[in-house]
This record gives sequence, structure tokens and C-alpha cells, in this order.
Amino acid sequence: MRIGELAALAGTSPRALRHYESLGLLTARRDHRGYRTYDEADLRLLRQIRTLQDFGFGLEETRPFVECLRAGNPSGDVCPASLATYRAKLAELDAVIGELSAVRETVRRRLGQAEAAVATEPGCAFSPPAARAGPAEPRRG
Amino acid sequence: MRIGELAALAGTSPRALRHYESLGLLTARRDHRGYRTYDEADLRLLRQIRTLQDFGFGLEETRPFVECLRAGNPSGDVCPASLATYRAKLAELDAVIGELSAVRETVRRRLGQAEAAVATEPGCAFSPPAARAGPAEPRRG
DNA sequence: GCTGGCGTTGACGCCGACGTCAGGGGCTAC
DNA sequence: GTAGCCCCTGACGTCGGCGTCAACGCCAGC
Repeated sequence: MRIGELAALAGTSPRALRHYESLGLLTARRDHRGYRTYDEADLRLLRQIRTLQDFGFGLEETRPFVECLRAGNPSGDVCPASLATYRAKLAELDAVIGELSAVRETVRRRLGQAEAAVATEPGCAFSPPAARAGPAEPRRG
Repeated sequence: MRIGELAALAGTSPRALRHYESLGLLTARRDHRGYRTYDEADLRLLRQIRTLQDFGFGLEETRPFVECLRAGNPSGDVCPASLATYRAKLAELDAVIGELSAVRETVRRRLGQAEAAVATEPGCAFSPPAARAGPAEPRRG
């Protein structure tokens, strides 16, 4: 199959697949026109990559799994390097969740204090136009 | 005081302060040489910004707090927009923590399954060089 | 006068995972 | 023949929060 079809099957874009190829994940054969062609094994590989991405793995972190699959294993996560990556990610998740939880408590406390302060003495000189909050992560930590 | 001193007092860099100024947070007076000069109020402002950054607020999200302080309030978090930003961040933190916890469970389960599979049939064709895990966040969530 | 340390502005670099554009080819259908 | 869709490569844009470099000015001390 060609790149567009594979991308659609995996719920991603041709551009993403070319990107993976540029990183050495997901190599492709070429047909007589120079078009990339893929098979079922490539689809499995790609699905592995995408699944791990959904878990927050960076592309480099998917490499052990990809190589494990390429090595002929039925699953990409049975190789030592894959297991190590899983464990590292778990530790990282624990750390991040811990930090975020601590931050959440602090912010909650601060919000409570500010609300109390406003209740006792509602002294805000004026209220500027509303602000929006986007995704972010704690820093320096 | 000048930019280097203020930066040191707040544990950051002159470059960062110029960046904040370029965003309209933290304005500066100028002395006869064109050097930026700051006072205690600016230090409080800067501390507010840095504290929020530690909580994972983006610079734009600190704006309501900064404007609240500038409006003469003793604290930057008593204005409606600040409270709203706090609440939005709390909701965001809850969402992120929830997602990460779900991901953690999934990864933990997968790791367990992979370990079990290796135990019953240790068939990894070879083990590629170890990989490192850096910070990341789940995608498409 | 020269060095060193602080300041100034402007501009590019970085990270990750692509999006998007430019400029071209190949093939099919009408 | 031409419109439309898919493909190709190469290269720059995005987002945030600065780091870092270039090229310069100002002042103190030796």
C-alpha cells in the first residue's frame, strides 16, 4: 500500500510517516515511480509507534520497541530495552504526577486564601479583561 | 536597582527580564545612560511571575496577577481575573493528572504483561543499545 | 590608554513533532 | 488536453521561554 493509505489506517498523516522515516523508524520500499510502499508489518510497526505516542513517549523512546518488532518478535515490548523504557517512563510518570499533585494542592490553597481575602475585604481596584488558561507544565523542578 | 541585580534577587537572568518586558509584564524606568532601573514594586511583580511559573503557569497566564498587583492591590491574586485563572489552572491540572494517571496504569499493565511474556517464553532476537527516557506528555487526548 | 564588567539592541538557535508551502512528476477520467 | 488527485523533495513555520552571539556604549581602576 502507499503512504496515504497507511497513514489513514493508522490515523495519522503522510507527513508524519515521512518524518518517522527520516528518523530511521519505519523504512519504506519504493515502487517504479519512486512512491513509498508499505505492507502489514509496517502497519504493525506504525501502530506500535502511535500507541506509545499516545502514552506520551517521544519518538526516540519508541525506537527500542520498533527495533524489537523488526527483530522478529511478535510483540515490540518483550525486549530488554523496551522493558527498560517502560520502567523509565513509569518512573517519570510517577515523578510528574507527584509534582503536579503537589502543585495542585498549592494552587488550591492559594485560591482558597485569595477567595477568603476577597470575602473579608473586596478590594480589587479594577478587573482587567479575562484571561484564558492553556496547557503547561511546572518548571525548574 | 539595575537589571542584573534584580535578576539575581529573583533567581533569574537579565535576558528573562527583558523577555518579560517585551511581553508587557514588568516595565522598567531608564536612567541617564539608558539602563533599565527597577524598585521594590518591580521585585514583587517579578516574584509573582516566577512563583506562578513554578506552578506551571505560562507567562500569559501570569498577566492577570501582574495587572492586579499594578492596580495597587497588596496581593496579585485577589482580582476576579486572577481567581478565574487559578480555577482554570486547577481544572487543567485535574485533567492532566487524570490523564497521566490513566496512562500510568496502562503502561504498568503493559509492562506486567510483557514481563510475563518474557518469563514464559524469553524470545527476544537481540537487545539493541539501551534507550533513555526524557520528559513528555500524552498526545491527542 | 587599556582591560574588565556591566549595560544596550537585534537577531538567530533550541527542542519535538510535525504543518505547510513551493515546485515538480505520474496517472486517470472526462 | 486538462482537471484532479496522489505522490515526490526541500525547506521554512509553529509554539514557549528564554540562551547565546554580535557589535556596540559607558564607566571604574590600573
